[in-house]
Amino acid sequence: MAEHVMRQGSVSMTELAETFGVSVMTVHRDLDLLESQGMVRKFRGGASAQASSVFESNIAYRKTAQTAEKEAIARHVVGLIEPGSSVMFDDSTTALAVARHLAEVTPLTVVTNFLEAIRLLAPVPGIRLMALGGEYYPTHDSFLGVACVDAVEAMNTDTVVVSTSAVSDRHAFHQEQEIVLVKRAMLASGTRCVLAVDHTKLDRVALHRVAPLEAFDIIVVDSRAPAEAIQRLRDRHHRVDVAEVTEP
Amino acid sequence: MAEHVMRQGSVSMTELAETFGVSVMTVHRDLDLLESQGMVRKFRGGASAQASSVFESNIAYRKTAQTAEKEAIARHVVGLIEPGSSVMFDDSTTALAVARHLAEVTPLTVVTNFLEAIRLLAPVPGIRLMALGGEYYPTHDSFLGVACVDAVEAMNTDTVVVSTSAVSDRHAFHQEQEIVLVKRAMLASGTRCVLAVDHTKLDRVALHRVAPLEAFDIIVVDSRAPAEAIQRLRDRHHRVDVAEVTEP
DNA sequence: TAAATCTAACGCCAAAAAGTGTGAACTTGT
DNA sequence: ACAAGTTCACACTTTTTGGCGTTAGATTTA
Repeated sequence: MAEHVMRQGSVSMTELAETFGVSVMTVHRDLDLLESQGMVRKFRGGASAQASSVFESNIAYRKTAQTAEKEAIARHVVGLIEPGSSVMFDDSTTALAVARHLAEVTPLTVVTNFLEAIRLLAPVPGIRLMALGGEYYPTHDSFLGVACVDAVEAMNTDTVVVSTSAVSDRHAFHQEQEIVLVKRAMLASGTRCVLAVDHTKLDRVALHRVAPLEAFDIIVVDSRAPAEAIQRLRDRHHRVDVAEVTEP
Repeated sequence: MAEHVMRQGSVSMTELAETFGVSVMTVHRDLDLLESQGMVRKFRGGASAQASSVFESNIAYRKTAQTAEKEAIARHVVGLIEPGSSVMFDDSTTALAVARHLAEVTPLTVVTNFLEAIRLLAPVPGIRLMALGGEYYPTHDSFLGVACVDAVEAMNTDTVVVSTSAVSDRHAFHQEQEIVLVKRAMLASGTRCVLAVDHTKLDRVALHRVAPLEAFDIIVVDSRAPAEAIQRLRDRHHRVDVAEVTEP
């Protein structure tokens, strides 16, 4: 239903009800849900698509996008992690995909500011979990702010895995200030830094520069990335790993 | 079933199965659960009660004990909190009871290292939630250690609510080192400190002293506390609030 | 090795939860 | 003021979850 609203840009309640063969009441309920997730905007009589810039940073959307690619990248990244070492990662959905596989490389020390990952890893035996505190941001379901940056700076981990919303030939980018600060702190506190981004992030920019690509030791992309984009990164002497996407 | 094991001290699988009229398989499953919660110990053929000192500090046990008293105390403590102010609390079940009522005094800034409270408060509108990071301890479901102490020391809140496992005439006590350090840091960073303990904690001691009672501005106990115990605290010039227990 | 005990896998049943529609009451805009 | 739109409360259906027992295979103990 979200997709339908996206395509049309703006739709009326009754139209949606007929399209999906459900009652108007159900449309209301579902739309309320999508609105609370920041995916659409409701107005009297219908709903319209949310400006892409705002919902692209939205958790509900991000979780459903490029899942196959993220899964592939996650499997590859996990292969880079040594059992017994320590890993820090940020509040990206790509990192969450990595977290789901971390039980395979125990024992492990895991550090993150992402609440969903904390929920996921808390009960896992063999994982020593360190949470990065800070102010809770519902839109990201993570802890950010000065407190978080301080907490990151007080640590050092063997591997840092971060993802950013855009990557050009020279820099990684993100649209939000608070997140940028945390990612930067993470990069500074990792012995080895991994940038994990799916192909939709390549050759794009966003408001803030997070760091030059030199700050990363390995860049992991999925196999749907254009060969020439990969080549361009390699020409700049970056190590680029390509994770094979299996699912459709 | 836990109670049965406690009473008997040690019971065989088949005996438990017959007593409760269930299959041996079910006994196994339930006992595995109790064991993972630290309530009992399993051995081949049966199970035995866990030493009381270890399970009294266990979350699963603590959550079921003195719920009516904790509820009463929580209601009282919430009454002490001003909307718009900031509150910090620790990983005690008493504090959790307080957390359940915090939605009533929004807007509010809440700081805690207790994961269950974080889960509970994260979706609540009107509450600005700050998490204290640190190493995750499954037995307490909270974040402790140096990182947590550092995080606490970097903050200051209007009200600090802590609970301890034992309170004598002069001091508050707790049996675990890591928790003691965090509680002490919290006491140092609160403008006003509240000690919230149910009557079973009074006139008892535990391994470590957390702080002298002078460190607390208000001591809240439930109405089942012996009058003479309350009087003794008041004789020492402590402010003692008594929360009326309503339920049986 | 044999008996006893434990674990894993599957299927069944009941309880809980989620989703849906209806009609009434309430809001909003013209 | 009226009509369209929205929300609420309730009942109903479907789906999901949780608990339990049976069987079969693995593990342990004597």
